[in-house]
Amino acid sequence: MRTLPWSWPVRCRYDSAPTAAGIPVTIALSSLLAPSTMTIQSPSTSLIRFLAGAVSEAIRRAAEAGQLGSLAPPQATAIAPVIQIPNDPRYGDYACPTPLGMAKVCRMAPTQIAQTLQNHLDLPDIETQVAGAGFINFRLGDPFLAKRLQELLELGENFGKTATPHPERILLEFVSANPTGPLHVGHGRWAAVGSTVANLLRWTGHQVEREFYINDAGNQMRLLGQSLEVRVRQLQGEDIALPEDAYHGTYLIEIAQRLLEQVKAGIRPLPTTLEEYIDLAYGEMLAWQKQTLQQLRTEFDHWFSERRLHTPDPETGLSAIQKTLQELEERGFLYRAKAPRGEDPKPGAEEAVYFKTQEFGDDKDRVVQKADGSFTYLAADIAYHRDKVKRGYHRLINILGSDHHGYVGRLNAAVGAFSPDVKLEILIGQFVKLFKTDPETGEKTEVRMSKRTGNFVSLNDLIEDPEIGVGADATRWFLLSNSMDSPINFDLDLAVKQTFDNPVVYVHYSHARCCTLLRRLQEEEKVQLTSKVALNEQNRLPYKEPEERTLLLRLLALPDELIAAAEERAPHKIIRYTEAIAADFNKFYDTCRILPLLKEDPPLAQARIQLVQATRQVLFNLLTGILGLSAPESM
RNA sequence: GGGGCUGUAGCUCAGAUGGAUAGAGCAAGCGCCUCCUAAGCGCUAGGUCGGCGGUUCAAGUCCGCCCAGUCCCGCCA
Repeated sequence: MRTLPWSWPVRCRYDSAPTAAGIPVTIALSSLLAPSTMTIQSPSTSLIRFLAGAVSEAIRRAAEAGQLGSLAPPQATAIAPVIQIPNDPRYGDYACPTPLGMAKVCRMAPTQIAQTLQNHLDLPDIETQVAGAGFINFRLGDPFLAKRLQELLELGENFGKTATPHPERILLEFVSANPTGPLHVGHGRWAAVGSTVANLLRWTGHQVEREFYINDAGNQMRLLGQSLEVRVRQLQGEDIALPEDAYHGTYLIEIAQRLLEQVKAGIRPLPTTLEEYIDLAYGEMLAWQKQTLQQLRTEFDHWFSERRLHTPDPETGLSAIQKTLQELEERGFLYRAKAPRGEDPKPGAEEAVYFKTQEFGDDKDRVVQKADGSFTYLAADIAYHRDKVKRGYHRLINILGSDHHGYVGRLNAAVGAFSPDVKLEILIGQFVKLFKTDPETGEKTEVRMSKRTGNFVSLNDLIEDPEIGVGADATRWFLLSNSMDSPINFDLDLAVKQTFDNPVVYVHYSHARCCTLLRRLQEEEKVQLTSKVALNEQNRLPYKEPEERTLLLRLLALPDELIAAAEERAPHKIIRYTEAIAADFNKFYDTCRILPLLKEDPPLAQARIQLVQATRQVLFNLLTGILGLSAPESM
């Protein structure tokens, strides 16, 4: 095989050191879920990059030979060929429609361009064909496929990892809830999506750190502390009502009960100040959220406390927020007024300090310091993003719920004011609704998730409540299964089903099927598994059925599937891909027997065993390395 | 009033950045176990891609207008 531009050896260090300790799963999670240090030494072959590179090269050569009409060689290098998998297998394994698009610049017929490019293609072991209106179709030959399969088996848990020509240092912030109560299922979506996007970016050669911003300053924390204090006094027999805007959840009663027990046992004294109540409740809530996230197999490299932004630096006496505003002032981004620029002040309005967020695309300027001198929430947010910028990332990614889409302009300003180079990317996702079939009417009804009412299914309930019985695997799966732009209707009945209606079960079953079969082959039939892929005398893979090749091609697409999902920040594509593998595998399994062939046709048996090995490996890598699910070895 | 997102098979949703005959899973109907896990596989049926117009060789995909659903539009946190 020729040396190709993307096969350069790239070393990527990951300096995060998360652990998956304490996760109560029976199946050990792979160490590749969150590697502390990962070096991509031998990247997996991306078939799409491989073919695109070959077409690029052909375009360059053809242009230099003056065979592409009015297309000049310098323009030719700018063309990025599109490679896709055709929906009809008659059109080959991969196809390139780029000649169609080149017709205008070349002033040539698309078929003629395709023909010309085909003549310049240098692809041993790959059949090419010009077809249709100007497509180039590729059919991968067996010697090529055999090499790829062997590479898959040899790379094992590393198959799928690729290097990127432009590795970035990325900070990914997600969940970032107030530590005032249990996480809800919406938080669970961002946890699942965020952790998966982080995995995808790492597997495609980037350096990623995951961060949780703890909103632990301000009025909500005060309310939380007050609520706990009221609960404690209620338990002590005092007739006192919870204020209207307090936290009504029963979880605070449980904490109050535990506290009183500990006080009674002499383990700790009763808090005497509101601050002590706040800190106590805060600590409990944060620990609870951390535990829930860990159970959902979502780890963070940094927990960033908002309080840090409010505390004064001992040297300067200024808090990070104050320093931030000072810096904005120096750069001319602040002004003092009774209304934002372009608006008339409301009657009785007092002067406040505004930040010129409009310069960065916001619809109006925003207040950072109120008339009474206190800071707005935005001020802390700006200070936070200034901190991120100063930490030296190339790119900041924030995952937010759709209710926050109005913050995009503000956040762009918060980053843009401090650095024109750091890229801020805000991913907005739609919400999750829970549905349950009413046992009486048989109709699906929404389970409300309001904190006010007692009728509340938290993320925690979903993961570990045996009565609800969904668990972390199904929760992650369903929270990942839709595009971020699409809301999720989480079907609680479906998620607990142990039948194939439930795609998680289907995928788990497929992996277990591979494992069981391989175990049996090794233990009972004494078969030695090998990653050496053999061709027969005709230089062909000894396959007999179409299902074999279909499955192999599907498995070899892993690097490209990961690249596409990572670039689009679209974990749901991986869900789709995983389902497709399971379907292809079960079709293969049904048609292609192995045990009867061990004596009858050893080469074919061997080839099929390797397909099972490869399927197991790819499913394992996807489940444990990307999606953060378990991979059961038997069911 | 302004903005974000959505509208594709009876239901839940994909659709790889504009390409060849629009897909999957459920649900419905019919078949396949003396055979490695039938928790499986195959076949059938199901569509005005919300509507109208535009851009071009080509539109579910891009642009404009309209209709419907949903979320947002504080010196709150």
